[in-house]
Amino acid sequence: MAKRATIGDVAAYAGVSTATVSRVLNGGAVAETTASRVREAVARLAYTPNALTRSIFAGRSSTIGVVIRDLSSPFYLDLIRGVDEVAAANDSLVLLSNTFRQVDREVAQVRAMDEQRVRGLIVTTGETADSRTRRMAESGAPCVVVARTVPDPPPGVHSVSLDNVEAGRLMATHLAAHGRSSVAVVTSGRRPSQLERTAGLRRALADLGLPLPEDAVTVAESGTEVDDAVGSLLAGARNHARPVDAVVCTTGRLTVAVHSALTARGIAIPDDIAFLTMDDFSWAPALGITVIAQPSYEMGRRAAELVVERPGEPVTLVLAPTLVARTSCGEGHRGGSGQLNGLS
Amino acid sequence: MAKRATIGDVAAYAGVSTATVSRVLNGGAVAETTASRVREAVARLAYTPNALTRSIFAGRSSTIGVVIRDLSSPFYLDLIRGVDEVAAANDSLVLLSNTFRQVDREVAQVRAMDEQRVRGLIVTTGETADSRTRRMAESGAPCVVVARTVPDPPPGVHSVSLDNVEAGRLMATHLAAHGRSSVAVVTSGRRPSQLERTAGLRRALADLGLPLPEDAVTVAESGTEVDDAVGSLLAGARNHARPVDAVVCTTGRLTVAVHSALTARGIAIPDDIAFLTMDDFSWAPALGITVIAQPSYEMGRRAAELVVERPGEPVTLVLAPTLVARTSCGEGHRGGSGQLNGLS
DNA sequence: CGCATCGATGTAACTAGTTACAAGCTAGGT
DNA sequence: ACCTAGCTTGTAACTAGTTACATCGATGCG
Repeated sequence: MAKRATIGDVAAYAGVSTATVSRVLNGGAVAETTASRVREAVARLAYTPNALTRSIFAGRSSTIGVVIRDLSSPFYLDLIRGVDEVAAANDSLVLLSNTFRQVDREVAQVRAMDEQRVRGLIVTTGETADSRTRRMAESGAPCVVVARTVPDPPPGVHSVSLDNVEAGRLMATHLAAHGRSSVAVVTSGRRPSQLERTAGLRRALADLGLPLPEDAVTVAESGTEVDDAVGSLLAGARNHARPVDAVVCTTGRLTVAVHSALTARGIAIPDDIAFLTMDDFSWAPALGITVIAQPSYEMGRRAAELVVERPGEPVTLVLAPTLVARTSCGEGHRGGSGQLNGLS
Repeated sequence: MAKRATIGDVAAYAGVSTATVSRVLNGGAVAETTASRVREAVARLAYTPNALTRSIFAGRSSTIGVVIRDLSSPFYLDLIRGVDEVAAANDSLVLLSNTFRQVDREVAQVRAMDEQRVRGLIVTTGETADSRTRRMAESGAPCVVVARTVPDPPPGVHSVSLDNVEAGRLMATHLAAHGRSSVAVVTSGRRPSQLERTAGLRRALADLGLPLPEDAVTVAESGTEVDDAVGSLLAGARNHARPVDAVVCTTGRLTVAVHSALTARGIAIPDDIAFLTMDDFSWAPALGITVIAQPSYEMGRRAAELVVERPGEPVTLVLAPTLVARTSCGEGHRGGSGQLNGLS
């Protein structure tokens, strides 16, 4: 295990001081003959400067921390791509960690990011870690909360999220336009984004004279729970003599499961029941599934840009969802074909 | 922007030396009265130790570097999940970067990882960066190459890959068992893994008395090129009076595109043409698509374990692919139903 | 009662760099 | 020929920690 060359080794080899080597590497005033001797030494010793030492002197590392709740979701893949792209353009690397949806790990991972003195932090976590992110922001590392708005953000704490109420409204409008009146919802728990989407859908439906009763909304935390949820949704509707003609799924994570639960029951989409879900995905065009798309890649970019640009005032970005109309709610929407751009 | 408390501030607040604070934090012999005073100071000043400084003293950081060629592929998402899980279990974080399939960025990013003094490196890159990974391995940072075998690995350089020839063989056997004799292939370029899969398929097909002529293999680098590729495949076969009865796709990245190209031409799967592709995905069961699955999550875990366990001799892991039989090559495979486990 | 021992703590050197300041040397102007 | 200005370079202090070694005081034992 060969020892690694340090700046001192390079200096000794070239017969200069470490200061001169540092100047050659970072562009100070050095005579060309000396500089070439130093470069020769760098090459000969395969010297690679230690970025950690650089960072400690600079007070901050050049990495951007990203703490993700659930790395298995494609939404976050796109988000990370967006972050990575901005990071790469700013000579930063991405320090990634997953919390496996466990709150205690959220706190631990955010702390770890703090210890690593990340240049900024992008989190998709709950409020538990908020006190630390506030402190990090105070000490100069901007924190961006994704997919949640922060109540009363201090300087340095930003948020990038989706207009979930608007997502619900888009759903309601689209379903009503296709003559659906009895909507059932599969949602995923108590996260604010989920709640807002259901609330937005309910309100917009009410505005159109369509009710969304409590028992037309079921919660499923995981894919395995979905089949029961869909079953009880359909059964409940039968009891009310109110046959469901549309099923909405409020999270992309459960799209496959809900779709399968429907088709496994021999239900034809859209003839028997319309299907509408969140988050666009690569197979959606082939399957003709209409979705409310989140600009997840853009959310990642925006979040990273907030880290890099460090605006003085807290920024709260709320991005607009987009309805991508395909055939799962029936043909013939009166609006234009294909993608309806809803950026506000 | 409040200055951050250092170990010196804590020491001053508690009225002790920095050595004592360090001992309290890292478990040295300290009197309980002193220790509690120090802990009080740590809490009061919200002191968070600087992991960078720790790392520079230790000679190495605790992060595991991961350099990915194409972050948009779900294969890599699962890989990263596996890496992250092992990292989390070993108090490490994952330093991630994407090369956007550009060779010059590969070199740059591996260098950046080296500068960050990562504890070990997992790369899915080509040979260009090999000289650097060798040097990193020499200086104590194990490097694991994923999805490619390294010709003559020095100590500290490992590889985790798929048995691509076996993948080709599984394809051939399955197709032949379903009475297919005229196979066409869509593949993705000159990477060794792609070449091996096609070669394995061709050889196994030949063993079964079935030829795979050169012009039955087309290359498509991106999804947009796929439709032309499929078109020329089908046209070429017509010229030879040899109608294609099976289409194989050697990369999961192009599955959607190939599938769409087929169905867009009104081709019925499997009645007109059988369809077989690489990499399992969440919609495959719903669509009945038979796939050769890679254990991508396990590959990530194994790679990370090699980094953590740092075996003395170079390890070359070749994992077995698994055929997941569904309906896209026709029903009634004689082997057991569902998943055929092919771990060797 | 004196010396040895032990636990607790501080001092200072060390990690690998960056940079302010000082000093040396050369060259140009007078 | 001398003084000054400017370029080049080295010295040493600084970043935020860790740790080997020295020291100090308090017991314990003969």
